[in-house]
Amino acid sequence: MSTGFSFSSLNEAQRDAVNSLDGPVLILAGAGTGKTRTVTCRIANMLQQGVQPHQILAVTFTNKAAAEMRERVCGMVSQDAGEEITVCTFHSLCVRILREGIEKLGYKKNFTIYSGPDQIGMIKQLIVRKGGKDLNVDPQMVLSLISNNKNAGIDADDQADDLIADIARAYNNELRTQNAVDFDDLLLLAEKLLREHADVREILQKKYTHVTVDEFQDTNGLQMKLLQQLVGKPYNVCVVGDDDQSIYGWRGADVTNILQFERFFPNPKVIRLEMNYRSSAAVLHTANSLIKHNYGRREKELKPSKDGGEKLRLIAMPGDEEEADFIAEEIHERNAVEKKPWEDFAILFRTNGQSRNLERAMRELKIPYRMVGAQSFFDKKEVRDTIAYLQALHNPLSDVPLLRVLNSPPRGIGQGSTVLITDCSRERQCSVWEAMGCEEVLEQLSTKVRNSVNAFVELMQGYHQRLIKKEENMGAVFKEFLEEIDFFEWVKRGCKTENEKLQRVENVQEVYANLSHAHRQGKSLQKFLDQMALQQDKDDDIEKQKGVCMITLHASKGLEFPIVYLVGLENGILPHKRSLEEGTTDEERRLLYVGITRAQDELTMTYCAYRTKYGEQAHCESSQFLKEIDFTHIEELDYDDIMGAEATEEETESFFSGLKSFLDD
DNA sequence: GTGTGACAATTTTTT
DNA sequence: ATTGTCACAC
Repeated sequence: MSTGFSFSSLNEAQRDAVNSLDGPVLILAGAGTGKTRTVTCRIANMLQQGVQPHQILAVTFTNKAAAEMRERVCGMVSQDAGEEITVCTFHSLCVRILREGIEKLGYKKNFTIYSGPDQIGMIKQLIVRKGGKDLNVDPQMVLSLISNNKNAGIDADDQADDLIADIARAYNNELRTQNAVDFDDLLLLAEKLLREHADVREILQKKYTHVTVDEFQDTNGLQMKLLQQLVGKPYNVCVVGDDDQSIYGWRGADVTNILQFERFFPNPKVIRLEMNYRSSAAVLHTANSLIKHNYGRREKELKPSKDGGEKLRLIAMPGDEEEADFIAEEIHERNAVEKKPWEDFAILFRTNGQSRNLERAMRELKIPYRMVGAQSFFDKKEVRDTIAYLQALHNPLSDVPLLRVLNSPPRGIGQGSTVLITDCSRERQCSVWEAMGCEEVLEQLSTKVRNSVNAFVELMQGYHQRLIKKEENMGAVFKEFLEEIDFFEWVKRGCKTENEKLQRVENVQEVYANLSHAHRQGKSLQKFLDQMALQQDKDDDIEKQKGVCMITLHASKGLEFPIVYLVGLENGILPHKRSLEEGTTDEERRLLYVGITRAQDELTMTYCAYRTKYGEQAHCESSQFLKEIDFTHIEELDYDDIMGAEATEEETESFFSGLKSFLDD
């Protein structure tokens, strides 16, 4: 095979994957088996074999993964070719498809994308409208139900005739009349568009001759359907994933996509990447011994590329405080004595609640640490308000952003007037914005409120025109707008400290700085808002931060650390109590498997006899998974024994130093 | 429209 | 223990 590339550093299975470009391919890539490298080499090989870069599509789950893959590909092929390859998430691919062809489905091209908080807000309203306020319905639960149904392909009209289904229907109608779509709709409508419109489908199938899907174990039913529409004969589709690392079943990921891939694309070539370049033999042996207790998996075994390794430790702790203190002290000492950098250590836990104690222990010893889960930039109220203003300015027909900004800052359109206007809009089957421009609606308002509404409409219209025209810099125009409505004063109100004020203003400034930047790149407001909606990026990348990494098992997937502590291996925590009730312990087992395989050299697992839970001390028993693991490479220890041994050591030391000083005298 | 206090809920999280 | 939500009062 003369590829012209040097793929000599690849192992046999990897090379097989790189060279298998025709027909369906399933790459089962175990943890730490060089998956990304294989996929990027495979794409480089496509180019080498004469596939044009614009014919290549690589789909990932997160923006971060997409950016990373593009970077890796660009580093391997010419920059220009790399830029031309489509590397994006499922959702951004769908936005692209829909911005072209959504009119065929009866939507207007400038549809608005509603994100999580927007959806919750809408559902809250609907619950009140449908059932009164004393109704005990959790909006989040309704939303998950709606989402699950959409992803499972269940039409809201076909659902049972209960209240929830009624709310679901109303929710969809509401989106529809507002010319808005939610994240699930992006997939749903794109799939529908391709399925029902052969012309669109053929264009895309011809355009993308080679399709790759990463993290395939995380795909749901709808994404699978979309993929089937997207890929035409001869089905040059390559999916990459690991069923053993499928840990997102609770949010709709369907592991059967990978388990029964041949059902969707016949006779795929199945390639197993099993040579692990990350972990010691001891770690891999332990991980393998655990995961084989899952049924119905694609059999595979991680093979070590290096021999031996340190024994793993399993330590029984008296309580969660001792657990945290012990780990903090040990990390502190190893950093001081062995000069191990903080970044070598990671502490993995099942629930975010477990981090509190750990954080306390780290702070006490002044150990620098990094954590995910901090409030994301996009969750901050002032940022959401700012973006809502932009959405409303771009497309005032979308009710959710419009209502969000209607009276913030307060401009004399109170709750009563808002309810009146929204009721009118519903009666007349029009948007809130249209209702506000309607004489019959305005008549019902007091003169004072009417003036406020008129002023608001005029204000929005004026800036809408200026932003759409593209003559001026959008960032500058928007800044002017914010100043005109005294937005900054309003944002600063309610802050306790000067620092907080400054922070909030900076957050808002960042939005229009980004907007200016987008403008200079020639991007439309539409494009900017799409990006904002789809890039709910955390502004802090865990891998770029310094310090000991403290992270949930879920968030740890894809990362690796020389020294790992896996805490709280107790029934009720791992496996989680809820998973025991719901019978999803398989996924919890995979979660533990993911945790173990994060470790490169050393792994310490701990469990407690007692743990403070919701302010109460609760007795704990060790995780049932520990009974499944092979202990050949595990050393079992007890907190008291370790501390006892250390204490004796100290005593011995002080005895000798005492003796020494005695003799010195 | 904003501040206060009682009250419940409490796995994992991306787009 | 902590966090957020909701009703009510100002």
